[in-house]
Amino acid sequence: MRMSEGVEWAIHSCLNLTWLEPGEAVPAARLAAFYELPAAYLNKQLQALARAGILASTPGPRGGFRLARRPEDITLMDVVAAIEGPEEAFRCEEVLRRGPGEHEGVDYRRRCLVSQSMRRAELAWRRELAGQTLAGLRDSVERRSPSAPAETRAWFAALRT
Amino acid sequence: MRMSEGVEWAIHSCLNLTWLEPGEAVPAARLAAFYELPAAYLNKQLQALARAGILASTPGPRGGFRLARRPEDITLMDVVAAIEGPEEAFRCEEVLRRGPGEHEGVDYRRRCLVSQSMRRAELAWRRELAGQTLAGLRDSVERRSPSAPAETRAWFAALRT
DNA sequence: GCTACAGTACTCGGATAGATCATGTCCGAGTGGCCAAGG
DNA sequence: CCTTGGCCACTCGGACATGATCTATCCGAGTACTGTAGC
Repeated sequence: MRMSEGVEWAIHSCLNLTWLEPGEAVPAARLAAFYELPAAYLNKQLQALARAGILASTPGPRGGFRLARRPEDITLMDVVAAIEGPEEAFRCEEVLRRGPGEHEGVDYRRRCLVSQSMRRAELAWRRELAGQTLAGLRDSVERRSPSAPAETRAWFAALRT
Repeated sequence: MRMSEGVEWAIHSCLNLTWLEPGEAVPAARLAAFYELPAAYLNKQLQALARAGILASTPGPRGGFRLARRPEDITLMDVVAAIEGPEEAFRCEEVLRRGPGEHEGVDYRRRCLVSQSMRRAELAWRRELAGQTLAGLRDSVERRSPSAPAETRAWFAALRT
């Protein structure tokens, strides 16, 4: 069970976008350069975020990606779900159905106690992620490094490097 | 992020093993037949459980697998870790290290707030899994289906089917 | 000087290869049981 | 009848194919800017 590398990139990139002027768009290539990431592949992840309604994209010169809604309304769960997909990590394949006994019309995804336990654990994980917003994360970073917003904004404003 | 199919098989198989006579071993093929699973592949998963010290294995006739310790001392976390490996789902690759700024001797796996948030969520998941023992699960099943232990034991005792 | 227009550079978006891991299968090493032969 | 030795069947364990998914890359469609020509 390995989470995609793109999740880390996506969260950090979204965080950087929170520090830009409202309405300002940044090309994927520039976001990638910030962390020296492969541009085309990061672009792919950003597309997924755009499809999920987290980012908004504009093509052409002066185009790029920007947050589609307020950082207060974007949770880590949203970002993870956009990259990894909405399905759960533990997939109950209902092995009980193939075991001995009667199985007519029984939904083992709900009835099976093993499935319930696994689901409960995963729910705790999701709840924790859903409790963290991009705004909260941004504020925490700013408390630790008050210069981060200005520095990041300056870096993206600069033409090179 | 998809969990291995083997996790579901492993938990159900361990559960079945809790209902056997103490010290009685069951071949992988027989455990697989219970849920109509591919025997050789289930065998592979059971080997992982044996390496993790959850099951004990004996080769030769009358051999097979049995629980290596009491069901009270086996958690779902143990089983999942045995199959999926001990590493975390979210791997912090420390992208911050490649970003602008100073990075000498900084452990971003601990310092990065993104990494911390993801880690906290995953910890909630692990804690939930670690709170569920095989014994607890077994008792829940027995409360719902009091005949389960006897039926399961009888099925494994029967020579065919 | 102002406007219209064509060319150009830039960006996303999806389609296309390669690498890595999960899935599934197979055969060999070792062990215990069984059977027969001998005492 | 009891013991002993060899044979055989059974089981795990790891090595070997196969397929799906993650990773990485490339090129085309569309857009906004820019520079120029005409009025």
